[in-house]
Amino acid sequence: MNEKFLSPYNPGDTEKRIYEMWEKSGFFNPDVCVEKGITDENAPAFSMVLPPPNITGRLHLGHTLEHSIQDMMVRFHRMKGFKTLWVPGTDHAAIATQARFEKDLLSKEKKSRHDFSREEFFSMVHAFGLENQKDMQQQMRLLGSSLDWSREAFTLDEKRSIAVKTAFKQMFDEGLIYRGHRIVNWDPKGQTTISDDEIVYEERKAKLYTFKYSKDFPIAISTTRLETKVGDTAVAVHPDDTRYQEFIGKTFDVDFCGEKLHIKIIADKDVDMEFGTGALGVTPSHSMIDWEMAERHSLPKIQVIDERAKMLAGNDEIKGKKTTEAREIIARILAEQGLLIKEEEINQNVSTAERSGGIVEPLPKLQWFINVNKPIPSRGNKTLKELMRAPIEANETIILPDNFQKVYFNWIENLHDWCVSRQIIYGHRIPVWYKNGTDSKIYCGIEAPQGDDWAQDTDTLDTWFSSGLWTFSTLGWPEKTKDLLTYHPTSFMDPAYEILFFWVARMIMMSEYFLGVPPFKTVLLHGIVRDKTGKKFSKSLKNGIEPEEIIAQYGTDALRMSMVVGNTPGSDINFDQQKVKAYKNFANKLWNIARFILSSTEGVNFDSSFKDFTETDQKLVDEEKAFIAEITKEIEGFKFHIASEKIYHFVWDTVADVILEESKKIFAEGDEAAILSRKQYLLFTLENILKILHPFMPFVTEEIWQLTEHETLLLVEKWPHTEAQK
RNA sequence: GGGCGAUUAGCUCAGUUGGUAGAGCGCAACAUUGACGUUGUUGAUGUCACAGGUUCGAAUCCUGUAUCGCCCACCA
Repeated sequence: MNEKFLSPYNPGDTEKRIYEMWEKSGFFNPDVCVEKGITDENAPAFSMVLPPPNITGRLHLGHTLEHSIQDMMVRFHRMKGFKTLWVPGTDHAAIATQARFEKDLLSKEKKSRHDFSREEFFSMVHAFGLENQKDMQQQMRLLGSSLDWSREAFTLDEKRSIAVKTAFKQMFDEGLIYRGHRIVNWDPKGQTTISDDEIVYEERKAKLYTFKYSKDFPIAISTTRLETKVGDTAVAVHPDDTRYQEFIGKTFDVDFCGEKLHIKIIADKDVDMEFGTGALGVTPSHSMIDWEMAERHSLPKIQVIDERAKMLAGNDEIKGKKTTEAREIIARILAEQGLLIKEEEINQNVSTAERSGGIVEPLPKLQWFINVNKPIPSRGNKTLKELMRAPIEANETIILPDNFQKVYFNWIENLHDWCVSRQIIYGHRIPVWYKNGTDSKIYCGIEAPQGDDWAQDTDTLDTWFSSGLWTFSTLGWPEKTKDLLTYHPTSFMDPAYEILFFWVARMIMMSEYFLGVPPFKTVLLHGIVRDKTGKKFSKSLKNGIEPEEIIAQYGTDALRMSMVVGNTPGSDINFDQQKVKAYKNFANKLWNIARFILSSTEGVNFDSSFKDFTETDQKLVDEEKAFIAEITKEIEGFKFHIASEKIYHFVWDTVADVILEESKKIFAEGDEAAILSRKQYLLFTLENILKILHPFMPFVTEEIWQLTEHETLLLVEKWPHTEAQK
């Protein structure tokens, strides 16, 4: 027996060495497995692509959960004989990375993006991101993830860039991508549009003003945003509101803070009769709802606020002021003129930009959109919305836990056209060129058009555009590569439920549209890793824990087990070091089980064809096979939290506490045949528990495997047979 | 306002088709120099939120109530 067993298991000494051994073997790459005869060439494929982490920073505990589950699946299927591929990668994360970089730039060098040329700024952000990327690649190795590094991808590398441009062009040519002057969420702080999904609402106190535009105006209205009222073109009331019937359809001219407004009284059922005076001042250019009303009633749309949230209209005092300042000026003017009727405090949900924290200003702008409601001839006249529903409805893609299917459909119901252009620098630039810098002639293509007078669109694409292509752009699309044919649709995807809409939905949209198949067969959503008391990890709370700290203290195997056991899919998990510690003890328990079995069977070799078991031992063999069949089924049914817990109890409560204890007695008192039978049984059991634990605790199991003088790697051993008799 | 969940031991949570309540941690007592003290044995603690219903039988299925949480939309 190896002397190593005389001291407790030390993950720190082991894990790095083991990972290097695996990586060197090349077996993370399914092609090598086939080449070396480990995997049958015609074996079914099992494929996954890693949800690419953002290169904004480093991996956190949430990522370790993701990796634990995914690597478990990959190792399980590799051992089951599948042609198994797990593609690694990272996400450039456009706005998130740029915002993070700009924040540092401002605090460290007191500079902004405007101090650099576009090219300079891009390469600075890129360099920052690539540093993080390098860190994360090492972190993934630390987690033991058996990723095929030879296929590593990045959402902004050259191959993915071609995929993005190809995708954009195809959607453009089919009229699914259009440019439109529409109201969008403008972030005045970040100076870019953002999607609906990038908005976070914050509850704040606000003043609700009730006032009249002028003395002669018949209806009082209420608003929190007085400054926008210089852009009003209508007052809307509910069609059934008896108070205002006589005014509907009439137009009034008023002088309001230096602007001559023509206010039409319209009836619209979106107006809430109960709120304020029951009448709503319609500001088409600066409110989503008002814009829609203006469309319905063909109202003029006047922009009165600019991209820096400053006033474009109003009297001399108002024009050029910030919106918040203008609001107070107008309140004062109204009070002076006796037009201000009421001022009250209310709670209001303010839209803020997730990344910059700026207050979102709805503005009409020329942007690029993806039409989700347009029938697509090449797809049987289905719309993108319908394509997103299709694979779920047809059970070609299973979302687990299944209550998230309802959430998914509910989201699609409310989906609007997707604004994909961003006014930031870090990202995929929109592959559209304008002749002579005007819109009169435009060109969309993979390469720039011939001639000098073409200027490329300065906007970049929403980061989710490139990540939407991820399952197939990583496999070589738009080329029809062997990988694409072999591994797509992918088998399994394991993202956090937080990105069901952002990402999962977009991947389904893109894959269904471009390939006519779903991106994956099963998507298992996991929850958020929170701190011990259930709070979200955040910088402001300073409750963050580095995965490295935990790994240094307890080992990767222990961390992985703690992430999997008892963690029900879709529900959040509170991270408690006590639990990690318990699995560190478990790794050591396993270590000592191996030590006992090896020391008490010295001189006996494991014989897989051994038949002369005693009746007792044969029963144990049968029970063990039944147990393995059971947990295999649990894993195949995505019940990892149950499978891992059962294995834990089998190893500790059954093998260690019962079987080993009984064995001591047999070795002391039994006859020769019984002793030999028991020794064979113990070796049989050791092999089995190492194998079934390997997907969950890869390092300690591989280390023991190596110390038992195997020539092979446990990594590519076959999962124990459960049907066929050994 | 729309949607989705949760409520089980002191704490954190499991409980797959309905069949006498489970784990980890914690707690108590005892044991032990030979696989492991990162141990073993034994033990205590639950009206499974509440109220009805279905059933021979409900933590589990149905209805309602309460409390908590999350997502989406959003009050001008």
